[in-house]
Amino acid sequence: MGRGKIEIKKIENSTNRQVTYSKRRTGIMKKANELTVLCDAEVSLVMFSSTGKLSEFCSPSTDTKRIVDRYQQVSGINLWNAQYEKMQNTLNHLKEINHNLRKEIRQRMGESLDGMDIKDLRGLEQNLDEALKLVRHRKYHVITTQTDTYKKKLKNSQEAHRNLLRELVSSEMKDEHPIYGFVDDDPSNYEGALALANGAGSHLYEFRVQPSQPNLHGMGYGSHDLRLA
Amino acid sequence: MGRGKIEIKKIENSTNRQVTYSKRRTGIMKKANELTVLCDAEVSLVMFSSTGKLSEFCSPSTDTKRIVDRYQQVSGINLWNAQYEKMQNTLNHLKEINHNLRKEIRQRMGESLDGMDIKDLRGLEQNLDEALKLVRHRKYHVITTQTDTYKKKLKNSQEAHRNLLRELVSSEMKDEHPIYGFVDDDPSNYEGALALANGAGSHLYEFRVQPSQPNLHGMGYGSHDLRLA
DNA sequence: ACCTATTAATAATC
DNA sequence: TGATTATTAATAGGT
Repeated sequence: MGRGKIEIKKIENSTNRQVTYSKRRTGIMKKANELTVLCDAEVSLVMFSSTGKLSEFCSPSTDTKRIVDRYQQVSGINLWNAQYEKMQNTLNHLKEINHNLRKEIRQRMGESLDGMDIKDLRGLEQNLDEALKLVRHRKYHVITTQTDTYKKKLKNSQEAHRNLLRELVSSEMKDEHPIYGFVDDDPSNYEGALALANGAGSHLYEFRVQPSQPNLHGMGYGSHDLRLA
Repeated sequence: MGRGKIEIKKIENSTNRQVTYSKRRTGIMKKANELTVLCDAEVSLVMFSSTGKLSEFCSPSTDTKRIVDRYQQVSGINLWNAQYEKMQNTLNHLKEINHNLRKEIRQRMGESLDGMDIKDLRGLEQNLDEALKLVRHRKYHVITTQTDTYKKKLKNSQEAHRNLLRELVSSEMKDEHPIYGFVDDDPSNYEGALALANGAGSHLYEFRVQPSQPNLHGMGYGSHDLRLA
């Protein structure tokens, strides 16, 4: 139907091909729509041009998703199987890895050792031993760092306190007022402060340091919950 | 195109509708095929008649599944959202758990300790300490068990050997043949065997035990591969 | 994009 | 369904 008959084979001229695609695409979509209306049918028409452009027609009474769902139901062909199975495999793989990781952790906690031979046990023992050393080093490092920080803070505080006392004394002498009115009823406070200021009490902080942050990584040791997922 | 023009609206006569559906269905499928061939396009055409009958056309170069996959990719419309998202969530959840498990293992190996405060470090240290004790106990248990087994085997062997010697001697005496012809040229073999039989060599086995099984759980300590998945 | 000669599709009928 | 055919619809090639 045109100014001449054409053979049904690929149009080699790219421009012509595009033009024909455009014309025939409208034609077939019109046909699809007419089929829908005239015959009360449900039609899904999906086209990709040779350049990859997507065109789509779908009966107004439905949508592509429902057509595809129905297609699978009626034809028995499951279009998602491949994707689904792929994901399922990934999922199972991850689960298995999880299981192995959990087992390793349990072994690193001294549990589930039944299946291990002497070679494994020796390796694990050595590994734990080294880890323990590393953790102890780290702990001491953190403790000393924090202790140093507290010492510095204390020194600053001590310095500030001395300055205050000095100013107070000089102010007392200038105004010829007695010092006692400014001293706390309980003398122990003052003495304690002096002791701290002299550095004698600094060691008290070493084992009193409190972490100010909650457990950010969500893992507690000794009561670890292995039931996740 | 026909013996008269028709209005594009639902054909009420059921038979006529069916006939028209049949004719136009072939027509549109031919068009789809021509589009495929002439324009090098990919076409998927799915039709359901008003009676629910499925008809399908698909470019020979591909199949409906691939068209649908591509349709989803290009259009961004997920035709299987529910399933997909659910799995994706599970997958991400598992990945996160995996990540945490790996982190815990690294910490249990003395690595990645930077984010841990003193409380955490103390807990970990204590935990590792206890684990180490458990592993050592287990190791000693396995070693002693295996050693006992070897001792018993040795005892049995020794017993058997003695019996053989006894029988040999009595047989020698009966036949009045000299014993020397049956003794190995190298006397060290026999002496070694006697030494072992007396229990003097049993401790040699303690640290020579070889595991007979490969690493079944697939985990080596000290060179653990954390790149899994 | 539009035009139109020509082919292709198909409605009515058997 | 299948074949026939008058008629309309689609479109190839040109502008």
